[in-house]
Amino acid sequence: MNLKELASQLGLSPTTVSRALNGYPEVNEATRERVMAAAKRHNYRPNTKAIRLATGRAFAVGHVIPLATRHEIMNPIFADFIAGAGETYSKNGYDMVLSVVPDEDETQTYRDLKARGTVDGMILHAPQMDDPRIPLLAEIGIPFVVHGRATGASLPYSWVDVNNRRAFLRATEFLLDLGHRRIALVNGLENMDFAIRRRTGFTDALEARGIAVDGALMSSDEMTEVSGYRAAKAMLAMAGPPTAFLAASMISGMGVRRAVEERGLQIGRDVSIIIHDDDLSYMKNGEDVPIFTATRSSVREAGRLAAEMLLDIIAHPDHAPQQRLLEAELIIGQSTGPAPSRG
Amino acid sequence: MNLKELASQLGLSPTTVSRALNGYPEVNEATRERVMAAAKRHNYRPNTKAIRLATGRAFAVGHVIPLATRHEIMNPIFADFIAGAGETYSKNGYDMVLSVVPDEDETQTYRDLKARGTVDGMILHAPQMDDPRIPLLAEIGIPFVVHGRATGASLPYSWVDVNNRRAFLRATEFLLDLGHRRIALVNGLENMDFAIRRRTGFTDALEARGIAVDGALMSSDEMTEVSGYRAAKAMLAMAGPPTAFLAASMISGMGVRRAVEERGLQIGRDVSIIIHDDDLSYMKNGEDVPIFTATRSSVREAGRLAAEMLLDIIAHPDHAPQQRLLEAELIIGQSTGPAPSRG
DNA sequence: GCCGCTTTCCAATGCGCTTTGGATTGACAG
DNA sequence: CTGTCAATCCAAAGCGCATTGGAAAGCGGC
Repeated sequence: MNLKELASQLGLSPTTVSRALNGYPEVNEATRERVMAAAKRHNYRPNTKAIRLATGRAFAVGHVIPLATRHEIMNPIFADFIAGAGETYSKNGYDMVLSVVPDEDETQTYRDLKARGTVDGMILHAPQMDDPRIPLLAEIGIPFVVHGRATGASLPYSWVDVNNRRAFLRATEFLLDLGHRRIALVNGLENMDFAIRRRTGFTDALEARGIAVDGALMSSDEMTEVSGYRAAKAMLAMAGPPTAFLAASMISGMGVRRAVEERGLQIGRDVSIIIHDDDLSYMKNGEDVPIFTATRSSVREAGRLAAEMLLDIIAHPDHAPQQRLLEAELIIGQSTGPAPSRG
Repeated sequence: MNLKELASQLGLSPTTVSRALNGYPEVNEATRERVMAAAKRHNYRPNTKAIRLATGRAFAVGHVIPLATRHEIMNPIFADFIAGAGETYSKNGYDMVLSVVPDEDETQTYRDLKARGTVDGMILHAPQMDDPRIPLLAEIGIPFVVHGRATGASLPYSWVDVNNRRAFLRATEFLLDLGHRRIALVNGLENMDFAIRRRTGFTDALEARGIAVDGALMSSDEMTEVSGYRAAKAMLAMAGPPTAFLAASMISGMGVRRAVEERGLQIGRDVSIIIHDDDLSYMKNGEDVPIFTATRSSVREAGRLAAEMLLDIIAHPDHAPQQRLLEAELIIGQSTGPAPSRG
């Protein structure tokens, strides 16, 4: 059943039917209702391909996921972000198209997506410092929103981000207030912009209290369980081991916990842990009482906001770039406590 | 730059240019090369929307992700499956469109996707027993592949699945061989088909050795860390606590571990744990030596295979449904050991 | 009864490609 | 020299819709 058939069934022209269905004013209300009813009765759905060609719009948004080198991106955080964004898209009649491509094809994929007109806009994931993709997308001339920010970008662009610096600054201050002095940072990969900001928050807090930053107490790696475990294990074996850890995610935090427990230490008493909690749906940080003390910010909500922002930019390409900085909340769980008294 | 422009630049008709680019034989090789060169020079990319309308094909595959009630699906397993499938799609010039919709809209989404011609085929996720979506998709008349199987489905359909029953049967036998007699199953939600099969494997193994199945040693819940923790904690508090656990995933296994360690018991000595390991990229089960003894099967690989199968079905809609049963390997890690001698 | 205006509808065109059904040319055999 | 056939190319139609530029009908005012 297509427009033409439906029109002839109704004894109307395709034009009128199209207008009736799309809410244009130049059609009698009685006619509109008749058309609506017939459309429902015949279960008519306009053909996506035709609409797209006729309007020139794709009604679709692209997310490019590079494989291989930066394979960390296909991670749980990404999944929840996608869920949030996807929610917004389907609510607005947009499709979400995911492109999983080898790292080295990423640039070409952005260009193709634009040249072939497959999408109306894109979300940029996991920005790095001086990320070349931002000028690329600007040059290509397609609406886009960055999930995160990229230090060093010269031209303005739209983004949704968590205040990572402040989150880690506050978490560090919290540990300092509890008397901890040897605090370790188990960070994500520091080519990622968010990781850089977190480290800055961490070191700023230390320096503000006149505590020297110890490079041996800072690690940077992918946010996997094993990485967290390995980093924490090495630090705990040091001469002056840390009494507290700041971990970049729930998952690396679990690795840290494993290392701590393996050493026979008790979390919240011998060693404190604060994680950053992305509030993942299947990786809840406990129930009533959080397992980990954490800086929390829902990545799913970030996905929703980024998608809304993108759709708005697509609708109003002339508007100035938009920004949205989300503050993480600091929630107290069972994994922190006063620093153990020395000796 | 579109076909017509390119053609006029070359002094050829759009027909010939189209044929040259698409490898049709009725064009002189010299001409073809000239066209190819010009296309490359002008960075020509055929417009997706036009191709789709003209050919009637969408060159796209749909994945529907229901929200809310069955929100467990937006889980890490899903992310890796998507990564595997997406790899296959982009290798074959297909788009992957994800529809994140409220639970109650799922049926309508499948119908719409077909009626509007948005996709050429679909992947069905997380099948349940007697899953109504299988007859639905068959009725709708769109190629589809199920990730998993659905006990009770009457008509034949295409699927890719892991031999969950055998995996859990072998894992259980392994524990029995180590002398364990009180073995607990921390299963996924048992409306999911895979969870049913795993339980069957578990109970079959016990019964084959004449060991009574104890309902108190079987739990079924979402595969989250907290669920695993809660289930294990309750069981360990029982009069005759289990000496071994079978956990449905890496994540619920970590919850079990937390419960065990919290009780002051040592994993691999006091309590053994076997998990099912989906071989997730960011949730590796250790490095050289696995943390957990596990039944392992890469869900990413399953995604690749399912996508390949679907593209094959789209290309040959007349072929009979295809099936692919993957065997999980049993890998030995540090989380299992002989049953502790009694009292 | 005519004019101008609004309301309601429609015919025709176009989106950028694929594909069908020729047309044209040259080579070759008879 | 003519007819046949293969090799090349092209014009035109069509995919299913949106959209432009009217046309027809209805209305009130004079």
